[in-house]
Amino acid sequence: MKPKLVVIVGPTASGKSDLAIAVAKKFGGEIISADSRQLYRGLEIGAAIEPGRWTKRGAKRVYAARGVAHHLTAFRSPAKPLTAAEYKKSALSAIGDILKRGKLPILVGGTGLYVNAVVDNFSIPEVAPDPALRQRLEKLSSPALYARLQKKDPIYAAKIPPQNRRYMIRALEVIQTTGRPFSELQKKGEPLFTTLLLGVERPRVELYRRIERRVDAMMKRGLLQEAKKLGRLYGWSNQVLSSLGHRQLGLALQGKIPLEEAVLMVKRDTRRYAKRQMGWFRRDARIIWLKSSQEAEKLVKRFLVNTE
RNA sequence: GGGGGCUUGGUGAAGUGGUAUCACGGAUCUCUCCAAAAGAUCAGUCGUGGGUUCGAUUCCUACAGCCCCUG
Repeated sequence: MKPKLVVIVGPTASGKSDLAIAVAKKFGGEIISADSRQLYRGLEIGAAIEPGRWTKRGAKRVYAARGVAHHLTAFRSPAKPLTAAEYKKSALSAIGDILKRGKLPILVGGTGLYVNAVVDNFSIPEVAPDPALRQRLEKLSSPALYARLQKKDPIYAAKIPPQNRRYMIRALEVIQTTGRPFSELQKKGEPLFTTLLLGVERPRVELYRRIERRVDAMMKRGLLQEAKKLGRLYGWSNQVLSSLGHRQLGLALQGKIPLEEAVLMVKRDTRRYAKRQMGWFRRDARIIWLKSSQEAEKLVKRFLVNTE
């Protein structure tokens, strides 16, 4: 039987972390982040990283928060953004490590692509982003890009709207490097784990209220200072600084918009993000949506006992 | 009492004699290396009634509501 993996997903500010920590404590688990922003150091406030500290376990350094080990959390410099492929590799190795020690791996996060990359074992084309090529393609008009894509990979071209430059450019990048159609390379591997997928759900209005409150709390904790520091260290064009909170406050810090407006934008954009996340997760029929953490514990217990 | 103006999706605005545009908001959706990203779709009987017209949201008219000026 395949190793077991518990996955907890849900929109931002839904309370995933609390649930994950409760489950981890109860079942001897360790958490792996599937959140594209919590990976980075220096975004503690804005990315709502669980406050914790680094400790040593043998030769390794481990981030522990509320008594639970967290992997892929606050470990990477924003100067070196992780690609999705790298994320998958790191996550798999963290999960392997946890399993080896006889603990329960719990994958937690709101970045759907990352969750699926691990759960569905995506074999992501090994083509690193090529900034020079992207820049060149960026100069072409959308119809020109689309025409080129239609010629080289009609199957993928038919799947995406001709306005989506981002997707077209990535596809062309992969095609150019590998010499094969992009659509052919988007393969799923055999799943590596037996997974229990849990979703944290909240009524829309409640979620929005939580988002507002959380943003206000972040401001009180010094989100502005955090953003300022990040801007100084990495420059505003840094990819990681496109994060919710830092991006908008960055505009204010650069004098482009008033601070109050920036804060409203953070709230607005976070709401929009939460909606997108819900859309992403809703289409996955395997996810069991739960109303309470007791329900989660019951489900995990049953999942762990089940040996077939 | 007299004069003038306004009335377009939830909000704020644009616009045209041939069923309407934008921003914000809302709903739905796509997603295999920028993903807290990128992108798609849906929603208005253009205040109400009448008239002119092949055809009116657009012109005329009455009414209603709101606003401004004036006595």
